[in-house]
This record gives sequence, C-alpha cells and structure tokens, in this order.
Amino acid sequence: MKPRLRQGVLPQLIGYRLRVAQQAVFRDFAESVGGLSPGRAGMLLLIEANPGVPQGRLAEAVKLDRSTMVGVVDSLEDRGLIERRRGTDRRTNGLWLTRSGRVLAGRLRRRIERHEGRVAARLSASERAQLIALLEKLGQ
Amino acid sequence: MKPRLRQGVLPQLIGYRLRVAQQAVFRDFAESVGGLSPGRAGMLLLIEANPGVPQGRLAEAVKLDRSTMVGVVDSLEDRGLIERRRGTDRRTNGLWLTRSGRVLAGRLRRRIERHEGRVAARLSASERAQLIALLEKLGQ
DNA sequence: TATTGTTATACTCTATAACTATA
DNA sequence: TATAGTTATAGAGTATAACAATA
Repeated sequence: MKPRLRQGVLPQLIGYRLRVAQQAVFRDFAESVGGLSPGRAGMLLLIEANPGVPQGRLAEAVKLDRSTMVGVVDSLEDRGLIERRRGTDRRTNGLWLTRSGRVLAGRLRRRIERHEGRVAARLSASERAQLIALLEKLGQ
Repeated sequence: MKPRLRQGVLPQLIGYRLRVAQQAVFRDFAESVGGLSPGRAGMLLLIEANPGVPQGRLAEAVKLDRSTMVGVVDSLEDRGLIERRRGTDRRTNGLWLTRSGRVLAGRLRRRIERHEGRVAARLSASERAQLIALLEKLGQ
C-alpha cells in the first residue's frame, strides 16, 4: 500500500518524457528484435543503404567520435556482418555488408517493422505521424 | 561536396526519432544546465519532492536495479547533496537533501526551466502539449 | 599541414550474483 | 523465509590525446 512517488515538475518536461518513452521503446526493441542494440542495428541499415561509406562519414552521421566508431566497426566485423575495404583515398575504410550482413539486415527490417507496429499500437495513424513530425523538429 | 547519407527506413521509425531528439535535448541540457546529468538531476528533484524516500523505492520509480542505485546515491552523497538516514524499518535508508542539496535543487529547477524554454522554442505551445501527451502514451 | 583511422586510457551507466542485516 | 542495502564483478557505450599512414 505504498503511495506513489510525487513526481514534481518532471512529468511536464520534454526531456524527461523523451527519456521515459525511449526506455519503454528500447525494452520492446530488445524483446521483439533482439540480437543488436537499436544503435548498432541502425548502423547496419545505414551501411546497407550506403555501401562503401567511409567509417568516418558514418561516425559523423550518427554523431560518434571516429575513435569510438573503430570499436563499433570492429564488433560488427568480428560478427561477420560487415567488412572494411581500403578506399580509393587510401586513408579511408569503406564499409560493406557481407552476405550474412545482408541476410541479417533483411531480417532486422522485418522485425523492426513488427516492433514499430507494437510501439505504434498505442497511437492512431495520425498521432504517429504527428509524433514523428514533432520529434523531427527537436532532433538535429 | 559530400552527398548526404541515405537514411533508408530510419527516419520513419519512432524509436530512431526518439533517440535523435533525445540526444539533441541532452546536449542542450549539458550546455544550459550542467553539473549533473539529466538522470541524476531528476533524482535530486525526486528526493526533494519525496523527503525520506527509501532508496529502493527510488530505484523502482526510475527503473534502476537497487544495486545500481547504491552507486548513484553514493555519488550524490559524496558531493554533499543528499544524506542517508536509517529508517524506522532499520533495513532501509531514507534519502534526504542536505542544505546544499536544497540549494542546488532550486538552482536546477530554474536552469531546467530555461533549458525547457530553449528546447520548446522550436514548438508552439499546443505542439509542446501535444508532444508531451503523445510521449506519455508511449512511456510507462 | 590536414585528414583518416587507430591505440591507450578512462569515465559513465547499467546489470547479475552472492553477501549482511534486519524483518 | 523475504526484503533492503551492499559488494564484487562485468559489459555496454562513450570520449580525449597521441600516433602512423596518406593526402
């Protein structure tokens, strides 16, 4: 019979609501997609959509330091999902999906679609569109 | 003259938009509030609103493992912001703000208000209300 | 000189399992 | 027995600074 905690101003803050919503969505992602974290899964899909992208450009796109990207790319490469290939500018590594990376990317897209359906089930179609538009105004 | 990266399905996913928006909001928080991370600041405000809350209840409220909460409480205590006091049920630690914790909480509230203003500046008042309502439907 | 990737290092945030003290 | 807090340990995820290869 514990009284609920007083929340103070928190529930009226955009940042707080974002954090709580994201935690809920991430939990569903882990359950219904699994295998890769949302961030890593997103990178795999970005590489799929941009074959040969230099890893520095990918780091820039997802706002990671390029030294951080080294470990991320290492782990995807260790799992046999992508490979580095020396670029024309020989300082760069182009990133390419392997065959099994392509297979996983396809499976991820299907599972993410299902996950998205579960998350969006709490919203009407127009609410979902509205939410995405509003989030787009914040992000960047 | 680098072409922008193709984003594929990502921009249409609620989880992706949440993540990007949250990163942007967090960067602004770090700039305009500073001192404590959004999560730690939120905890300080929760303790302020619930003086004497047992640390396990706080952990439950913010969905952290109670072993994780130990370190969080340690760090806030080391910074002189809160103190543990043995509860009536002598297994529990009630959490209380110190004087300087109360001072910081007040300052945080003012700075967070300013931060919220900056974040919400991109939205109309009704868009902001709408966003919070939509996020509330997702979180939980 | 500037850029790309790498290494060494460290910090934050989180969890699981086993322990202590109290109920 | 069960619960609250703790410890030891580990794993993500991230950054900064210095370095080598290449432009």
